Amino acid sequence: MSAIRLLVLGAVRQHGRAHGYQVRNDLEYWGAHEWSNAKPGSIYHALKQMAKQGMLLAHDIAPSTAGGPPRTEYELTEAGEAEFFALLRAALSQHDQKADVLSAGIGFLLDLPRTEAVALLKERVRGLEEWRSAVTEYYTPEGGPGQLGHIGEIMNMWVHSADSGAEWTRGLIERIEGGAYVFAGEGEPFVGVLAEGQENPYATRAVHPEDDR
Amino acid sequence: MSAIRLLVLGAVRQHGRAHGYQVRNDLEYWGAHEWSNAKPGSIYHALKQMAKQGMLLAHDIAPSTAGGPPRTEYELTEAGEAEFFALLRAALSQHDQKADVLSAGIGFLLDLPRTEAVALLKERVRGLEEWRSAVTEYYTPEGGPGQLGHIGEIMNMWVHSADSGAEWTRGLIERIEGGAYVFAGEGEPFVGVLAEGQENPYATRAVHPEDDR
DNA sequence: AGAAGTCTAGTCAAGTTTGACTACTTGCCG
DNA sequence: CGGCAAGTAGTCAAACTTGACTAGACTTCT
Repeated sequence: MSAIRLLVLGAVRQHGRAHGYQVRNDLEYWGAHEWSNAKPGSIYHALKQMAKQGMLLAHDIAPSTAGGPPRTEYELTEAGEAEFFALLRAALSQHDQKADVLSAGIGFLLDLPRTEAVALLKERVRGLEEWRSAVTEYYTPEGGPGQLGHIGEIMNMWVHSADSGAEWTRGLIERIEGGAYVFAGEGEPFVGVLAEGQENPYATRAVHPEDDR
Repeated sequence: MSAIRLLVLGAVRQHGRAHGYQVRNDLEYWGAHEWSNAKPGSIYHALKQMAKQGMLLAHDIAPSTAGGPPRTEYELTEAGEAEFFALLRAALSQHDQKADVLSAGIGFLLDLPRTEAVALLKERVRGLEEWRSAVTEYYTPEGGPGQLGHIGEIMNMWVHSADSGAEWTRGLIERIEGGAYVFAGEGEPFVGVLAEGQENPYATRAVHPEDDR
C-alpha cells in the first residue's frame, strides 16, 4: 500500500471538511511531495475512490470565489475514520513499510494516545529485529557466508538498514516516553494544516535542488 | 521508476535468452520477491512493454516439454543493453531511489567496471550528504528547530536514514577499493542465475514468516 | 490597456501494479 | 488406479500512478 490514502484521510480529517486542492496544499506544506507520490492525479483519484468506497462523503460546492472549476468537498465517514486509524497503526507498527508510509505515520502520530503510539513503535522494533535475523539466515547457505559473492552485499544493506531503523525507532520511543509532545486526549492538539487563505511559507522552497530528472 | 525493469533486463541479460518463467524464478532465487514488487503480472508486463519499446526481442517458442502454455523467449537488443546500464547507473548513483532499486543495482554491480562502480557509489554518498542538509534546512524555519513539534521527527528520520545510508555506502566503497569481488573485464564472471533444470535451493524458504498480510 | 504570468481546481490518457485466476502436466500416495 | 497436490507458464480486470494538459480569474509589467 502506498502512503497516499493515509495522507489524504489525515489531511481531510484535520480540516474536518476539505476539497482536493486544500489537501494538495497541505501535503506540499508537509513536504510530502518530496518523500511520497503525492501528485495531483493520485490525490484526486484517492479522494474519488475513497468516496466511492464509503470512507469519504462528497459534497458538491459552487465554483470557488477565486476562479477555477467547481470544487468538491470531502468529509470522513465513520468507515473513513476507522480506515485512517487502521492505516496509521499499520504504518507505525509494521517494519516492512516503505519510508513514505512511515513518514506519513509519524506525521499523524499525535492522533493516537501516547501509550498506543509507544506500543506500536515497540512492535515495529520487534519486527525489524525479526526481519534482520530472517535476512541473515536466508542469505547464509550451508557453507557459511563468503561464498555468496557480492550478493551478500544486498543482505548487508538490508541488515544495516534494519539496524539503523531500529535504532531511530528506539530513540523516538524514548523521547515519547520522556514526555515529549502532546498526544490525543492530552489537551490542546497540534494543528498542522494551512488555514483557509494562509500562505504556505515553504511553497517555493526546493528541498531537492539537485534533482533534475 | 520501480526496480522491475532493471531486474528483468538484468535477468534476461545474464541468461542471454530467457522466457518469463525463468526470469520469475531468478528473481525469487535472488530473494527479489521479498524486497521488490516482482510479481508475475509485473514481470510479464515489463517483458511485453519493453519488447514493444524495442529493448527486447521476442521469440515465440513451441509449448514447453513440461506442461503449461506456449512460452515466449526474450533477448536484449542494443537499446535494451543501453537501457540496462542507464538504469543500473541511476540505481547506484542517485540517493533518492527506493531500497528495492538500490538492491537491484547491487545485484548487478559486477556488470560494471570496478572504477565506474566506485565512482557511482561516491556520487551516491555526495547526493545523500546534499539531501541531508537540504532536509535540515527545509525543516528549520526562522526561529530555529523546536517549534516544529513532532513534525521535526520526520526530518529526524530522514536525516538518520541519510546518514546510515551514506555510512553503508562508504563501507561498500572501501571493500571494493580493497579489491573485493570480480568486476566486468576482470576474468571469470560471477554467475547468479539458475541453470536450466537447476532447482532453487531457497524456493520454499519463507524469509518473512511473520508476514501474513 | 494588453500581454504574460500565476493561482485555483481539476481532468485525462497512458503506463504500471496487484491479486486472483486459468489450463495443462507430472509426481506421488494410498 | 483415482485423485490431488505441486509445478509450469502465463492471462486478466481492477486499481493506482504519472505527467501533461485544461480553463477561468486575478496580478503584474510595460
